[in-house]
Amino acid sequence: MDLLDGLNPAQKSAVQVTSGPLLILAGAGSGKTKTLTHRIAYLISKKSVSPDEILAVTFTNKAAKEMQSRVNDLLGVNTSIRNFMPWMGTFHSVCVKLLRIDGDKMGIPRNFVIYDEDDRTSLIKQAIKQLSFNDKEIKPKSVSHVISSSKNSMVGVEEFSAVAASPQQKKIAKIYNKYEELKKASSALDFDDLLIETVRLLRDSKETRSRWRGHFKHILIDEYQDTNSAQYNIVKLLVGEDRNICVVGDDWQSIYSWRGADFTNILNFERDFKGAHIIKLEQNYRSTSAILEAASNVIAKNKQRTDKKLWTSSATGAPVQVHELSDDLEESSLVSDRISSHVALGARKFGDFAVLYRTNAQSYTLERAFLRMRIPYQIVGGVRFYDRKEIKDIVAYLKLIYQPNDSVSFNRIVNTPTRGIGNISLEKFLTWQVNSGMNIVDALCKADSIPDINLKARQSLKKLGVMAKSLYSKQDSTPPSEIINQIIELTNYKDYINDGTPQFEERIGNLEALMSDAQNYVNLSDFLEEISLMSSVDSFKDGEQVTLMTLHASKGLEFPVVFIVGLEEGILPHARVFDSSPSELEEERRLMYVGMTRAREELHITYARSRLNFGGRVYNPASRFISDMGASGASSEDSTVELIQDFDTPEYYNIESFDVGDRIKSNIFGAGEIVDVDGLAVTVKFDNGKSKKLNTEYARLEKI
DNA sequence: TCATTTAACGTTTTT
DNA sequence: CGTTAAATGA
Repeated sequence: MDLLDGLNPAQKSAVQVTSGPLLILAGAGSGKTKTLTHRIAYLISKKSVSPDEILAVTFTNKAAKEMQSRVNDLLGVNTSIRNFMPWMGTFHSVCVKLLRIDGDKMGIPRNFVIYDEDDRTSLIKQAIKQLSFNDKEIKPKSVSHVISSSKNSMVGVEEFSAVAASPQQKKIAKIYNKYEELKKASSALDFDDLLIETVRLLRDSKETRSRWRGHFKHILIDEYQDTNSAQYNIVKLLVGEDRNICVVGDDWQSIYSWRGADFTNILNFERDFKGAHIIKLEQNYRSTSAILEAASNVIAKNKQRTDKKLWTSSATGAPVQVHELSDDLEESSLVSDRISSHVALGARKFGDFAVLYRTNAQSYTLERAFLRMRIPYQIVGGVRFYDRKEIKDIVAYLKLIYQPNDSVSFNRIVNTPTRGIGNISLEKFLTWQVNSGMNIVDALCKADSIPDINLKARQSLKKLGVMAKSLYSKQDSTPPSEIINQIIELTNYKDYINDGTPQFEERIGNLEALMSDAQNYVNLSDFLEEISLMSSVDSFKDGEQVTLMTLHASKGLEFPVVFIVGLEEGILPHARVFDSSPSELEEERRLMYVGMTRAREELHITYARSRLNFGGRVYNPASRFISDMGASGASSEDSTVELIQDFDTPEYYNIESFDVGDRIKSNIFGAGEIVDVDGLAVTVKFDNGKSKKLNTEYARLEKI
């Protein structure tokens, strides 16, 4: 098979220029992934580059997997031959691999654990407590944010402390320092550490640097516009003398500056790598010209951008439809009505549709409408699978088994399920453990010899330790799924979560899903790495269901029909950018652009005059992006954008009135009886004995 | 001293 | 609405 077949001239040269630095400026839908996969296959089969010598960095793990299988298809190679594989993954996952191999040179133990956002905030809380600062004045979340952004711009503790001027900043510097100490004691690295420790490793260890530089003959970076300072440094450190570096990106689609991404990295590529080839991919193969034109009109309003002319040879297609609704409920009805009628007509499958929104909270109303209409859907992101409580609990056990020093995981599970260990006993144990010099698990095993702790607490601690220790020693001979099973059995975890609500079934289901997921891994290390670095889009499945996700999560995907909802000032663009720099407004506009260019055939935009936001009703004007699209009044004459006012259902939702004594049913809590009514609030005594005060406006209660 | 009940608070986007 | 921190009872 000729690897250049089916490529346009620009794509062909992007494949064939195989030596020296190369910058590919790829517009939305211009066949970027195709070009990259062909390039990799070309390097392997035509230039005899060994797959192992190729490093390809993608933005998500899913993109990496997809790229892997497409390369395999092109080469006709069996996917199961694991050694015959380029290095593919996100910056984070590649860094984990490098650090597991060479991290010991920087004093990082081979079995370090990875702390996520939650782990980090709870460790910061501990740090604040230990420094006895007033945890009311200093919010752990905001400290976490400060630490993360300084790490992303390569500012370490020392530097941060040196620069800290205000009393507030000095406090944060102390917390930062303490946090680093505690994290080190737990043998853990947070997300940002994965990057900056790799930079340190490559910068400080000459031997390591030259070894990896020699190893990677070709480096490819996708979504280069979204690299941050640390990632940029890694790239510069890894590029060898041949300078075979190929980066792909589109500054118009840069939507992660709040995470430290800096799209000037891509604008400066020529300066960084002198003599670089530049190839522009400007033909769009994805969208109809109506969609592309509307999207181009939106992005044209941005001042800070490179000039590009994206074009397509596809037909005009249906105009972009802009729907005005009276409120968020009608917005959801419109979306679900459209979807279900198109499917009923046989024109589309559920899997053809995506609904995109600015904030995760917006999925709520949509979800309810979909449930009502029996539309199968999947939510990408939001409350991620691995963020659920029961899953995080079990994973915390796994982490503690893998890394017996992991204090955050220990704190999470020490009394989960409740085993009679309170705060006081815990404090006493921890001070004893620190003094003993033992790791947490070893100390637990000796807990029965600690004076002045309750007998009951002492026994429980020891029992937990013995369990962790025995699983620790079995971790190499026992598959991860079996370890999970034993944790659940030994701790009676199922009894703990059985609270008699219908949600119990769902939780059990989640645990089973976790176990079956674990069956794909042979050892604990791989499994933990995978779930720590799993991103929201990684769990995205193409299938027979509508996809709901944030605009951010939609990057890189495409759908025949796309709905973008909540096009209101304050939502998109988000209210937070109003009182900050104009560049943030431009990023909101790029976000809109990314969303619009996901659509292949139909694009629907909706906005509501009023919306129920947490607590009260808000009235937002239509987003400025709607007029930016080139909507010329309410005309169906315009071939690009069509404005439609959908007020077909002027019905106001009748709030059912409840009386004391009514029997009701809640999807969440099951059946019960109303014992008190206070305006919109009702108190319900549920059949499982628990009572709850609910707002009838939100809680979907049904009379029975 | 622990476990359960009640009050307060919160929403931008995420590797 | 959900989660998490204080407050109360056993």
